[in-house]
Amino acid sequence: MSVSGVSTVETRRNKNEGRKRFTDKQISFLEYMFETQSRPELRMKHQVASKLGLHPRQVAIWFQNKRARSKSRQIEQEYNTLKHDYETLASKSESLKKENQALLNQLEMLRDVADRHQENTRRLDSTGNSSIEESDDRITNSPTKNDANIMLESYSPKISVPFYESVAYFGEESKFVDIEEQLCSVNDWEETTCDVPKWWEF
Amino acid sequence: MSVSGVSTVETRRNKNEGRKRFTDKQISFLEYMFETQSRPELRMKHQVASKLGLHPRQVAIWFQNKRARSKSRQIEQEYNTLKHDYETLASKSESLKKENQALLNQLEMLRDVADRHQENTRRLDSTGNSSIEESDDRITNSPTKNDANIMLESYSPKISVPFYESVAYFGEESKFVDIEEQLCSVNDWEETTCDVPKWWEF
DNA sequence: TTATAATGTAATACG
DNA sequence: CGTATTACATTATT
Repeated sequence: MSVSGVSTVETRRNKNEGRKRFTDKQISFLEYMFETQSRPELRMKHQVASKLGLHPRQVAIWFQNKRARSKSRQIEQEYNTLKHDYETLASKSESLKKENQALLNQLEMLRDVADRHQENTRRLDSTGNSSIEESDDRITNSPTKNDANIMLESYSPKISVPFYESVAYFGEESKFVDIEEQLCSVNDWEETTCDVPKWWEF
Repeated sequence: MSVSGVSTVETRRNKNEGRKRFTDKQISFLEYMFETQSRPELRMKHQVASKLGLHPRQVAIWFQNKRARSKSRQIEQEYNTLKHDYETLASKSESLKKENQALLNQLEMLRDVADRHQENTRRLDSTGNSSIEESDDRITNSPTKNDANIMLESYSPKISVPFYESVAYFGEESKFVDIEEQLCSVNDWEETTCDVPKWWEF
């Protein structure tokens, strides 16, 4: 019989010839049972088998394959869900990017206008009052007539530059940006703006 | 080598049929052929079959199954890639959100300080010159001493509000936000900011 | 060791 | 051919 000990030579029974597709009735009932219990007991398998005119072995195998297929479809579902989420997030990110750029433009405009305003103020000051007060206004809480000037002078070098740098990391359509770099840039930026004395707290 | 004899399998089918799994040699060669051509011609299948001592039918089926498995693994790969991309994008979006909020804070601070500055200016003006010039400075390109005031007055109602609204849509960790809503908000915002006369273009 | 989940493979049926 | 399905086998796990 088994010439080589490895081969399970049940050649007679091993025929795949008796393979037929199950009838719709059989499959319907199997599906129904699967929804109730995806892992039936041995007793249940026998009952289902005799009810459908199948071998218990066939029923067991059908459930095994069914579970496998179910898992495959589940993965496919997860893929579609994830794909949808990705597109949503991409749109969201795109909006944020545009908004971000607009805000940067706003700040730049503000700075430019303030610079010109400052020039005029200086020009006017020079004609009348030439004393440039480096007074104690910074540590008081009451605003003075030079608030805008002080604010915008320190704003330009300390705040604006880090912002431009951090934004520079998100260029165009770079789908594969190193995540480490991003976190670093964010952390650096947070340190710069949060751990440094803020210009608006005089 | 060329055992082109057709009859090798004829009479002794039983022995050949008992072996379900192909030998490693057979599989190795099949894999090699698959890398060269995943969909071989009929002639090629016959050649491979005779070379490996298999039925052409078996070779054809092997290639079919191989293609199916290959596709499954490919889908799984795409899933992993997409997952990685999603995480990257999520981090990116998170950074943008923080940066965005920071920029909004900056603008708010600027506005607050400018308001106080404006109050002081008015207080000083009232003592000397009480005429508020709505002059033609807006259409000229040369800045005047009131640039900052004009700018910040119009900034508050026209620009700031839409920005806050659009940001409000991206709250917390809402992974399942309706994409339509977002696109709508973005479009609304773009219309508001792009199709309306900009405050810095006097 | 038995049982089975998980995975792979060969073959079949159908569109 | 591509896809789904049937049946079986192998491996790992408990």
